Amino acid sequence: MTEIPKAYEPQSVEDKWYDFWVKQGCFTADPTRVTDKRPAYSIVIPPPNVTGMLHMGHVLNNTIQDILSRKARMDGKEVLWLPGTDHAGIATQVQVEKALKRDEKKTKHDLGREEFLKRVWTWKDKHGGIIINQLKKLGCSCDWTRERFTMDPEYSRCVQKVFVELYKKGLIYRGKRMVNWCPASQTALSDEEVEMKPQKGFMYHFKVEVAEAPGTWLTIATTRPETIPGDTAVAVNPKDPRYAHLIGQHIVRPLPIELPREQKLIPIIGDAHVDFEFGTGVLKVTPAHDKADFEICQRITKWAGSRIERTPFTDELSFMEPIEIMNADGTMNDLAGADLKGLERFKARKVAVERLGEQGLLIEEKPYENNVGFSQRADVPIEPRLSEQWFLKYPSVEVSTKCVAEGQMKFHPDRWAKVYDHWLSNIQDWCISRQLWWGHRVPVWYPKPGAFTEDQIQNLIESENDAYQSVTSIEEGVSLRWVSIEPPPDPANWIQDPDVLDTWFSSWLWPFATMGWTGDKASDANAQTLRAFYPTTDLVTGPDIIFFWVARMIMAGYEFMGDLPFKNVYFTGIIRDKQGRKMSKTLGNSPDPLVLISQYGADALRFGTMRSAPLGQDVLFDEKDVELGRNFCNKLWNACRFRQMQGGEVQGEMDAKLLSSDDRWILLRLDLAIREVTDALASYNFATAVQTLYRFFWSEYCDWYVEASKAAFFGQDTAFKANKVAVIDFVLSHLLRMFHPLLPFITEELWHGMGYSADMPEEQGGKTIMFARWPKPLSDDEKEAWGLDDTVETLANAKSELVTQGRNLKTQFNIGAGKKGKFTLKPAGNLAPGEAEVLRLLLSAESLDLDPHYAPKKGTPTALTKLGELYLPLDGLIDVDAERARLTKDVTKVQAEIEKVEQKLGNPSFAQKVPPAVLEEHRQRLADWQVKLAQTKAAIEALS
RNA sequence: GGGCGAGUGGCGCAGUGGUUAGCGCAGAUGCUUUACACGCAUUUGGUCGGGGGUUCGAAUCCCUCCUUGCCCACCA
Repeated sequence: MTEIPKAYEPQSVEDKWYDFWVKQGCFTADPTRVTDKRPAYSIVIPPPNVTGMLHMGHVLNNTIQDILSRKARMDGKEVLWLPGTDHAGIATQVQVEKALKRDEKKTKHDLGREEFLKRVWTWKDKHGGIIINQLKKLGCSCDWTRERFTMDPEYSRCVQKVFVELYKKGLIYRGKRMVNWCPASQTALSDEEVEMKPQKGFMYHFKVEVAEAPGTWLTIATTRPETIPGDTAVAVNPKDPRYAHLIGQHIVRPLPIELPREQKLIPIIGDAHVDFEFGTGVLKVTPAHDKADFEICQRITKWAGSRIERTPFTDELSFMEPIEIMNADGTMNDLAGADLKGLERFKARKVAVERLGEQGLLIEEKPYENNVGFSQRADVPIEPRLSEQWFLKYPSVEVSTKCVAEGQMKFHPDRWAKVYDHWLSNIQDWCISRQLWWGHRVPVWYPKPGAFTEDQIQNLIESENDAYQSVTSIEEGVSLRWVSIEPPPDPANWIQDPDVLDTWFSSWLWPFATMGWTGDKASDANAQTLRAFYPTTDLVTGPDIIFFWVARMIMAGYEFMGDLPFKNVYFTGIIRDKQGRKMSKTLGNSPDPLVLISQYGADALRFGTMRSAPLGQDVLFDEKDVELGRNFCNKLWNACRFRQMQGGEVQGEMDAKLLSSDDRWILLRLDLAIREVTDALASYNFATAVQTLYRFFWSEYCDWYVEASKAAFFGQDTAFKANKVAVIDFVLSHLLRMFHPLLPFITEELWHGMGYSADMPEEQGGKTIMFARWPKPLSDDEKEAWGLDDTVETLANAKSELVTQGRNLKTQFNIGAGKKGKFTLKPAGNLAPGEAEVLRLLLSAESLDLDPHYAPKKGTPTALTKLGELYLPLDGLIDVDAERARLTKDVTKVQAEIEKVEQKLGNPSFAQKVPPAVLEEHRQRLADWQVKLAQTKAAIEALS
């Protein structure tokens, strides 16, 4: 046992033990150790962005994972917590582009694709380690020997393999669709990457003339007048009596102005989705720039095709062809007309409105708020755009839905299961291609123009090599593709698809692609890690990526592993500041965890975060919580110092004969704490576990038990003292272990400092609390041997009542908290030997006399307790009126309680219907209150 | 428009039918008590969002309304 300093200094402790753990291989998972008796426990980390910095969300998330991992190790499991990072396509590319612009005034095009990618890799090597080191500072017990990156060569192979496989299953296809286009990043986005935000703008009403009926005007409402040049029709509801008769006629599109009138005639069509309540009931249809409009055109085309003889505008189906009037960067192109051409889209809106006004067509312009889709990353409004992209029809949807609905996989809290289910039953195909450079390149090659003759193409398609894939789509103009993780044998004849895959198209493979999966059945069967640790046990993540990541991992798990990827998903809350605002860089309300760690210690940060993180609720984070965590660690430190000051070696056996009532009580409370904490952790109720530990350690152990124990240590009985130390060692060694998953550093330091490590069986190459066994509740035998029965609690309550009331008297009569005050107790029964001294100490009193025949002077302050009447004689200082007032207040309170209970008992149906135990309890309660009332009244009588 | 949460003392939260509704922070008062002032003791704050119902008994179950947060949805 080494002496420990007065205040806990985390800085000198944390790095030391982290290095120790890593050097001893404590975090390293070994699949060969997994047996029935030593089951596997695994978590894969939600990979942070490779260039990211640790923020409070990571702290919450990874502390939880660390608690789960460390607890599992203490339960004797073989634990794999697999770490790694994500290449984060757009985010990383944007960062590097920004740096390039800032430092060299260049764009990525100035460098070219190859050179630019080199720069990204350099950037990654420079910044990629930061967040990993930050996780180490937090104490995360990840198996760093298995760190993975989504762009590792093996991982990239998995991504391509999956693409090829899904392609061959017919689930991946290329097509020209309406996609969410980000004009800033100039790439397509998935639906999940679009965030709807209310935007203040204007609703414009303008009128158009019906060509067949000059003088008849229709009014159209729109928020996007700049897209008028792209209108190919106007739609009305066929049931709308105002307009139905006009279907089949035409209107004159007002823009572009310079086009001749006959080129601007567009049909009036009917579509049931037009809401005649909304706006004017007339909808402009812009199929190239609005998803709903595109769909209307598809419906109309189909309808017209099937009912050709009844369609008045059969020959005008060409009007259903979308007109693209915008460039990829969000500026207007030639088709938008001379006035708008070259203008940025919002500038074009203004100009379009001006032109309408000049023609006398603008009727109204009123402020209007509507939802606009924004690119989540670039934070600019997305543009619905027709473009050719790769799409995925989600695989294994049915089984993925079932596994959560039927409970093979559990969500915590389970309400997220509904959200998951709802999304899954409404999913659209996933746009997986991105027009970026940083990412996994689509493993598809197209023949260069003229590289092959028709016959050659035919031969290749019919050849054994199934990398040659025929293409049936006519519009593409390509009849052959090479789809494989290997480039074609004659690369000179081919061009690889320039697009890369959505980052999530790699992340969704994370649970198995990190464990040596190759997609080859024979070699996967030999992959020890995969066999031992897949499916993983728990996944800990935020509900904000339930669609992006969780749902997709489940589908990939079933599709490629034939099994679910994890058995439990714990959804954390979102970290907010103490005012409930989301943490963000712009608000500047996001504290740097590393600063907090250096100020307060990693354990303090973990404690503060977890204490305020109830199951499934958002976490309102306040730096005060971390301060509290630091105070807590210091308290723990000093509780151990107190034990050390009593001296002696670590005590083993407790002698049941020497246990005091306080010893028995603290052992019972320990037992309760073990059960509560174990249950709380098993059900992912981390805040409950922390609160229970807090209560047990601080209130019960320190504030009560340790204070009471001083009576023994100040006394002379050495055997009794030694036994007291044994109890303390027993409690502290259990306590430290229960705290370890939450507070790894300080518990390890104390485990050694206190000498408890000496009891540890040697394994894993070093003695560490990490592999100490999680405490078990006391057995019935132990409870019997130590006399832990019901009387223990009853006596403790009575003592607590006496001490609290005695302290109260001291405060009220200004005796002060120091070793002052002379009490006299008129005991109600026999007190155990030494009990009076314990009580004196807890009262911080100069003395506590026992006198069964005590006759107090009039007006002596009194506390009436189950253990007897406690008096605080005050020489000449008695204020009879004050004491009377105090006691009278008590009487009022007690009478109110008696009234309540009597009312209940007086209800005839109460006695009939209530369980006997409850009835008995109420009767007892009434009796107790009545005794108290009589005593208090007697005390008042005695005053006069 | 649909779905899911939340409303308990100044603040943050526990408490899902049965004692006098708990805890932490903040506040007040007193204490250099010999583990810890990053501490100790005492103490002030609550008709549990409103209304109705079920029950012997409701913060807790049901209905309804109000407030608030989040997610989903092509209303131009």
